[in-house]
Amino acid sequence: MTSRPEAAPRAPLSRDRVLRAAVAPADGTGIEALSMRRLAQELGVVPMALYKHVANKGQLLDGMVEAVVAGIDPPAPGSDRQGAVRQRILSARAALLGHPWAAQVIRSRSGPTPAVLAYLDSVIGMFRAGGFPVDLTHHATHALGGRVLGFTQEVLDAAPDPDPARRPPMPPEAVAGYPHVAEPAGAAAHDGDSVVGGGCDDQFEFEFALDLLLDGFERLRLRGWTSDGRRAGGDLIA
Amino acid sequence: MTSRPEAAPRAPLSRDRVLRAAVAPADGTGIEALSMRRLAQELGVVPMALYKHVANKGQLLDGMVEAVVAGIDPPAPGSDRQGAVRQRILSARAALLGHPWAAQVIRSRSGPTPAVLAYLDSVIGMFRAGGFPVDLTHHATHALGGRVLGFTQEVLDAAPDPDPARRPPMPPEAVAGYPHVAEPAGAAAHDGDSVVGGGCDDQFEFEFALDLLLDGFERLRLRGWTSDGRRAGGDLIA
DNA sequence: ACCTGAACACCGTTCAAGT
DNA sequence: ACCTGAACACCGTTCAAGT
Repeated sequence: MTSRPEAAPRAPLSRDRVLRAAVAPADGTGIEALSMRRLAQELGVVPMALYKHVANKGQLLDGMVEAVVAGIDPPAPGSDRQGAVRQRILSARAALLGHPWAAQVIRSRSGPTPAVLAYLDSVIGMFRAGGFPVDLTHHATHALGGRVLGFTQEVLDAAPDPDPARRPPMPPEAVAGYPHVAEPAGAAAHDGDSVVGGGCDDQFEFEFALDLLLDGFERLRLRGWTSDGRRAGGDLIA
Repeated sequence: MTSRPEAAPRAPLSRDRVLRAAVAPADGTGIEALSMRRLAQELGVVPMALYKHVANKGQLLDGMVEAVVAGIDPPAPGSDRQGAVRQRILSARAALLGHPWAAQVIRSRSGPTPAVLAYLDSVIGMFRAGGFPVDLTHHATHALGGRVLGFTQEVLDAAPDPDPARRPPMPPEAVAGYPHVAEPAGAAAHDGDSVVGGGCDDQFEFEFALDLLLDGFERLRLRGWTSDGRRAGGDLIA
C-alpha cells in the first residue's frame, strides 16, 4: 500500500468536469443539496480547488444553466412560422424537463446568461421574421413568460426555492449583440409606475396575457370545446 | 443604570408578532437575508424562542404566505363572470406585488397552504359558476398557471431562489374541503407518462396554454393590433 | 508560483444543562 | 416546568501559511 489513501484516477479537473459533476447530483437530489463542499468531495478534491475553475457558486450555477440551454434544438428550417415557434418552445421544454432545478436557477440569478439571451433573441427573431411587428412581438414574448423557456410553474407543483427579489433594470450594454432582445427598448417603452426590466410596464404585460387567455377560454367554452379534441388553438379556432 | 443592557419593551412574542416581524425585512432585504437567527435578534430574543411559535423555518415561511394571501380581496359580488375572474386575479396580483418573495416561497414549499388552496378553490368556483364545464375549467386553471396567484415570472426579471424539485402527487385528503380543486381529479385525469400533481398530463396543459397564446398572437397580428389600443382581449377580439 | 488547511462569519436545529 | 446557552453539522469564501 502506498501512502495515498485510495486515490481515484485524479483527472485534471477542468471547468467542464466541474459543471458535469454538478449537474448530475442536482438532477438527482436537487440543487438545495448541491454545495461547493459536497461537490468538491464528490470530485475527490479540496473545496478551494473548485475556485480555480468557477469564481463562486453563482458562476457555477450559471455554468450549469448554460450546459442545459445548450441542449435546446436550433430552429427547424422549413416549417411555417407559427409552427416553428411552437416547435422551438417545445424543444426548450424538453431540454429542461430532465433538470427541474434549471428554471428556478435561471430565475434566481440576477441576469440571464449569454446562452439564455441568445435563445430568447432567436425566438423573438422568429416572430419578427414571421411578420410580427416589434410592438406585438414584445408583448407576445412577455405573455409567453416562463413558457418561452420551456417550463410552466404550476402552483400545485412542488418546485423549491428561496431568495429575495430585486429588479435591477436591464443594463443596455448587456443586451448588445442580441438585436431582437434590444429592439423594443426604444419602440415599446411604456410609461407608468410599475416599470421593470428595460422599461416595460409590467402591469400591462400581465393584463395582456391574462386577457388573451381569458378570451381564449371564453371562445372555447362557447364552442363547447372538450379536451378529447386535444389541441386548443390552430384549426379549432382560426 | 440597571443590569439589563438596554432592554426593549419586551412584548410577549406571539406567533403573529413573529410573522409580522418576518414579513417586514423580507419585503425590504429579501428572503435570502431572512434567517431564524437574524429574526430572533431583531425581536430581541434568543433564536430558540422562535421555535415556541413556529415548528421550523418552513412553517415560518408558510405563515408568511398565509398572511399575504389573506390580503386578496373577496370576489366582487355583482359583476359579469369573466370580469369577476379578471378582477380577482388582478387583486391577487396587487396583494403580492409588495412582497416579491411570496411567489417564490409559494412555489418553493412542497404543498400549498390552506389560504392558497382556498383562494384557488374560489377562483375555480367562479369559472364553474360562470358556466365553464369541469374539463375546460381544469385546463384553464393550469393555463393561467402562476398568473392565478397574481404574479408572472418573466425570464428577464431578477427573482431569486434555490432548491430541488420533487413532484409528490397531491395527496387526495389534502384537497378535501376544496371541492373545486378536487373536482377534476376524476373528470380530467389524462394518461401519458409526464403526469404530475393529481394525475394531470403536464405536457398537454403546457401545449394547451401555449397554443391559446400563439393563436391569440396570430389573431392580433392579422388585425394589425398595436398596444395603443391597450386591452388585448374582450371587445377587440370577440 | 502554486496549492491548501485552517479560519471566519454565518446557517437551522438539537439537546442537555441551568434556574 | 420553563427557558436557553452551548453544541452539532453544516454553509460560502478568505487568507495566510506551507511547499
